[in-house]
Amino acid sequence: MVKKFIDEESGKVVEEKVMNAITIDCVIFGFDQGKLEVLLVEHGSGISKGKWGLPGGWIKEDESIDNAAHRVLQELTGIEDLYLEQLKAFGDPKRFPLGRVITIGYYALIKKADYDVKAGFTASDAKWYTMDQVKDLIYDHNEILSYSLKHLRNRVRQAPIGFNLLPEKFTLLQIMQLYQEVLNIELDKPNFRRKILKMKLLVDLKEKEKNVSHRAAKLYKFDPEIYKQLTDKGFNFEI
Amino acid sequence: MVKKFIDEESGKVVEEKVMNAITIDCVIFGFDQGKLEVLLVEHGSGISKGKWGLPGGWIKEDESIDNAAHRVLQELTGIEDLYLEQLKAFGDPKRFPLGRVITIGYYALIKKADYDVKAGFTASDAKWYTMDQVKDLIYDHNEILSYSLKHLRNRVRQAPIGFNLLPEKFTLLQIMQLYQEVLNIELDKPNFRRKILKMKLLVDLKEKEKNVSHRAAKLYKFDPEIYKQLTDKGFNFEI
DNA sequence: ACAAAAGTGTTTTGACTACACCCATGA
DNA sequence: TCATGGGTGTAGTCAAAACACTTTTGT
Repeated sequence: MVKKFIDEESGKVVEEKVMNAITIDCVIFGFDQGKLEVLLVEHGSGISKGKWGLPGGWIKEDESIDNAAHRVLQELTGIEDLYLEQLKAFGDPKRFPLGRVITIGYYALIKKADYDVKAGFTASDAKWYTMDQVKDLIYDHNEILSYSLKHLRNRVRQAPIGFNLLPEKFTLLQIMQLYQEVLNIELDKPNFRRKILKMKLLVDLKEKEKNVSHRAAKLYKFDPEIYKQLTDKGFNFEI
Repeated sequence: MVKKFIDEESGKVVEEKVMNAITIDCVIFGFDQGKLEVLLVEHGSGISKGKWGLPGGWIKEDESIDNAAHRVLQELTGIEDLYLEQLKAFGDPKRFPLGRVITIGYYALIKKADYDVKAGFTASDAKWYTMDQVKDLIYDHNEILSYSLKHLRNRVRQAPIGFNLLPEKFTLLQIMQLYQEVLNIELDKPNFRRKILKMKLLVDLKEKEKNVSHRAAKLYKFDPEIYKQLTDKGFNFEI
């Protein structure tokens, strides 16, 4: 199958061979004001015109699946550096109404705060939704989304990947709210503080919040060394 | 693409449409005499003749991916009832030398003891290998295998799925050896016993081992209710 | 002063560890 | 009677839970 692409260098439309009957779809998670959000796109043509769904695309003949996912995300958000992981393949014979198409699901975690400042997002028909705003999506995208949320909930308790949703500098409360939102639980502040600090993952930036109408909290960032260590061998966040 | 299949009812060869450029490959784990094993098949034709690899096959146009995996396993082992889970898709452009083929990896856990008694396995060129006997496999099958082992190690600590490798009736030591082998760790017997019994997952069968040259151990089976409960909501087996 | 969130301290409970020890059975 | 694994008991340690409390800052 031959599809048209926009070349990043020249901006021209080029034609490339892509794989037939296989696509990728990405769940892009963001975190803003204590709420977990997902980035959806509006379908502008075809039988699903006007409905919303996950961003996705085709896999080129000569690129890996991971690369295809990275490319799609880069084209949509302009962000190069994000956390991206394959979920699994979704292949119900009836999932796509116009023929047999298997899709490979991915999910990404982005620092929304960072992204907002930068360029990105020329696609006017892309929009952030909080999880409870998400209604009926195209094809099996609701299934992919709910699977990815389930997966995120598991992963977040085994590796410190959730922190990829936070800005570079953050407070302890922000982390706690993140965990509360993602896992849909209530946490005890004192105990949470102690637990997270004991992991040695956080570096005290010797800075404080500004312009808050309460005692300013210390700002932290991650120690990339410890982060890598904990991500590799896993940590136990049985909060 | 059209491929030949053997119809299960009539035994005749039928032709069916299958998906192009997508296959499935299955890692089948067994457990025997304290050792984790994997079932491999010898490739009898083509450029990989004589080499060993994971059992796999094509996906029919009208079947789900999970079904394809079940079918392949059923054809090979004769076992209907096994634990089967998708791993992920493997899609390096160069993974298959004769063209671009994406494969979807699965892993299965079977009760080898049960299987040995039953029929199954007409394929003469299928053989069990312990993990350290596995050498150079075709394509990227070593990668799929090592990924599945890593995945199994994670899963086994979060849900009681490892028990699918054990026979219907088993002793506490067998479970312990299973965990020791899969996770490659040493465990303390008294502590392990208490921990596993406290989970209430095991049912005392009021039976004992026979013909062992030491004190006979109690036999247990699983409580399917608790098993389901623990599998769904996860358990913490941070042994 | 008050609201709001930051941050500390303390008690209790219960799990996990390490290791000593006794029991049953076939060779 | 010895080897082998089955099975129980216990003291010490450490983490988690629950919750009372003090501190800082803007309005």
